[in-house]
Parts: sequence; structure tokens; C-alpha cells
Amino acid sequence: MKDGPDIARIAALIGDPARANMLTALMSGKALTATELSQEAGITLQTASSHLAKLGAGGLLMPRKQGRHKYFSLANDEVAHVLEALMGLAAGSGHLRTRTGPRDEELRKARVCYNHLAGHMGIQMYDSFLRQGFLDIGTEGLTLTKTGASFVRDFGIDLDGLTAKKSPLCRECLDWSERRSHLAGSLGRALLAQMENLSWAKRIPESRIVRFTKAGQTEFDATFQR
Amino acid sequence: MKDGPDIARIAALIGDPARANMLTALMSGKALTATELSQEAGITLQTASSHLAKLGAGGLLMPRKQGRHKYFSLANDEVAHVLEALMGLAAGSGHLRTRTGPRDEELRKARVCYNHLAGHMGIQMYDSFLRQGFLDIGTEGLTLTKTGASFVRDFGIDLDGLTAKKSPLCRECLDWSERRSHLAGSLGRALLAQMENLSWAKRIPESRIVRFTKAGQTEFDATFQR
DNA sequence: TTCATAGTTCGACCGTAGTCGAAGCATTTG
DNA sequence: CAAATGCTTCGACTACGGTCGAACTATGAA
Repeated sequence: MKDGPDIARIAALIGDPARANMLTALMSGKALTATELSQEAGITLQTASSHLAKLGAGGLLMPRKQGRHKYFSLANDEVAHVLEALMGLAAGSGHLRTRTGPRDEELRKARVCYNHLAGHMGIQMYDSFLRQGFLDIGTEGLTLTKTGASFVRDFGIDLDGLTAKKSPLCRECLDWSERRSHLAGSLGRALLAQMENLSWAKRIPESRIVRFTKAGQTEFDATFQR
Repeated sequence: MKDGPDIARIAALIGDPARANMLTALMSGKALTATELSQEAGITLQTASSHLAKLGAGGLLMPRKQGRHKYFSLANDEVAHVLEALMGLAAGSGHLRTRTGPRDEELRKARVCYNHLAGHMGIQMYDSFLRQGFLDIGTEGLTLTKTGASFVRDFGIDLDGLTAKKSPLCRECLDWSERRSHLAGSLGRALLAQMENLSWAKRIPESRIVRFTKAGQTEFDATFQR
């Protein structure tokens, strides 16, 4: 009776309407909180919590704790592939709905997150690092590549000083507004500090907004938009 | 709450262990009877019947009645694709088990089925027709193409005589031993009759075996094996 | 510190769906 | 025709799992 891979187990996980709704909501690629997902599915938070625990245990979801929020995203591409295949079979075209965070335009664009750069520009920088091969996504956590190290040094950062400390150099941080990962860790903090040093930007007091100068914006784009 | 394509519905269908076992058994591409599938799933025939009805209504299975048997196969490639994706996610490599029909070697090779050719050679001819574009699989049933018609005429069959009758010219028939479709209908019967006319083969009395002569076999291979 | 918000755990309720025995059709075989 | 085989339908039982209220923990804000 036992047919090797237990397709019934995961199909049953997807087979509950509430869970299916959560999973399809996550197909956008963005991470959502438990509360948002509960609304997405039309169920209470308690019920959602139980569902999310099951999906996590089943290997379909990747939960990440961020402060007092818990963000969920699809565990990997294969999960998305299965969902897409199911959508195809279920005929009709796939809908996606999402509903994301901060209202303030400036906050969305660039803000401080534990002293590193977050928001659209944070994502922009992170993507640029990945594109240029400055960062390597290993089994557990990010590492700075050789080319990445030399770039960072050229940018004016005391890399040796950072690595001397015990706090992690590179970490992924889930962006609030963009709902994607960006660069955190001591390197992330140092990069933002250096941008402030170079007078590219400054923090607006009494808020988390990071406001770039016109020149600073140009420099940033030239440096990180390739 | 309603997310367009109802992936939960079909995922739930696959999500039951008994149904999942039946579906994986059908991944071989061969059609299986309700009884065989019930054994495959380790449940009684009554329960299996209910499951199979649901899978049919859900569009995952294609049932075909053949005498007092009912054969089930996956409805289409997309279903197989979903199952394969699920197997991938469920990790581990997929097992397949099957258990097919007739014992007698000669019967498996070539036999009569409602006066048309069945068994391995029947499949061979059917595949050859499809490969050469003699048959066209439309929305409902097979049709003979122009090139197919001229081939058939060259083979010595009175095609006009056949089309004059009201019984269907081409029909699919599910092969007992191969568990795949082959050509039935009046054309199928005429083709077998012509092979007997040409002394390629003759029927063995008191059985359904069709025995080809050595020369007939050679001719058949030359004609239908491309 | 206290309060508010996000999420988890516990317990109880309820419904749905899987299961099988028994009886009923349908088709083939003798 | 009767008997046998393959499958379906009906009905009853059972259990698993989804659901929510209430209480609890953890993190952040005032």
C-alpha cells in the first residue's frame, strides 16, 4: 500500500480551503504575517495559527520571526511549482491578491531598520549585490564573496574592523514594505553609516525615514542600480 | 475569499491516501479496473467505487466501460504532471506498481476483439496510423484523414462501402493486455478481415488468438512498423 | 512599569467524509 | 434460462480534523 513518496500528505495539506487560500496568497512571492493570512483565508487567528503550524511542519512554508510579527513565505520554488500546476488543472486563470504595508511613501522608499537600510532602496542595493556576485547564499546565511569584499573596501568600509567583532557580518532581513529580503548584519549597518558619512542621505529625526539628497540619490543609483 | 481556480478542491481529491494510491498506480499510463484499483489502495470495492466516482467527477480520471469491466486512466497529461510535481515535493523517488492481464503469450501478441485486431500488434498498428497522420483525434472520437483514406484504399479496402453504413468508421477500443487504445470500428474490422484475405494471418478456432504466418508477420511489420 | 498588539495553546463542539455490509443492477458465461 | 462476475447504491457507523472562545506568552510602545 505504501507508495514511496507520500503525495497524499502534502496534497491533503493543500486540500483544505483555508490553507489553499493562504498558499495562493503567498504565490505573489511576498511574505505575509499570520494575521494577514488569517484574513486572507477568512478565519480567525487561532485557526490560522494551527494551519500555519501544519504547513510549516509539512515543509510547505518558511516562517521567519521578525520582532513581534511572524512572516510566512513559500518554502521554495518547488512548492510554488506544485501550486501553479494545481491552478492549471483547476482551470480558470489564477487570481492573486495582496495587501501590503506602510502608507507613507517616504517610508516605503528608504527607511532605517535596526540601523540598516530598508525599503525600496534597500532591496535595490541587495539585488545589486546579488547580481554582481558580491553575496553568496549558502546553506545557512549569507557570505561576502571576494569581489564583494573588495567592493566594500573601495566603498570606504573598514571590513577588517567588522569581521573582528563577533556579530554576524551579513544577514538577511525581511523587508516590511517590500516583503522581500534585504541586507542586514553589521555590514548592512556599516553601509548605511557610510552613506551618511558621504552625505548621500540623512535620517529624519522622530521617524525612521532616510532622506537622500539629490546628489546622493544619483550616486546611489550609479553605484547600486546595475 | 474565493481565489479563482479552486485548487483546494482537487488537492483534497488527491489528498486522501486511498485515492492517492490509486492515482499513483495509474501513473504507469495503463488503465486499471475498479477492482484492481481497490486492491492497489487496500480498500473494499464499494469504497473504491465511491472514490473513483469522485475522481471522475473531479475531472482527474477518464473512465471507460468495456464489457462488464470499467477501466480507469488519468484524464490527461496535466493530471500526471501535477502528480509528478507532488511526488517531487514529497521527496523520495516515486514507486510504481502495476499488475496486468492475460497470461497467454499468444493472446497478448495478437487476438480478436469484437472482430478487430487487438493485443500488441493492434497497438502497433494503431500507433503507426497515428504517427503517419492517418488518424486524427478530434474532440469526440477518431476520424480518418485524407492520407489515411488513400492508404486504406491502397490496402485494398472498400472505404466507400464502409462509410455507406451507419456504424462508426473509427473508434477507440481499450486493449485488454496492453491497457491502451487501439483502433476499433468498422474500419478496424475491415483491416483485420483484409489481413485474413491476404493470408497474413488466420484466427485460431475456439480461442481469440490471431496467428500470423511468417510472411504475414514480415508484411505486417513492413507496413505498420514505421 | 503598564498597556497594546501578535501569536500560541488548550479545550470543546460539530460536521464532513471515509469505511464497510448488504442489497441491487448490468453484463457475460454456461 | 440460471449462475457468476464486476460494479454501484444505500445506510449506518466512526473518527479525524476544522473551527472558535478563552486563557496564556512574547514583543514592542508609552
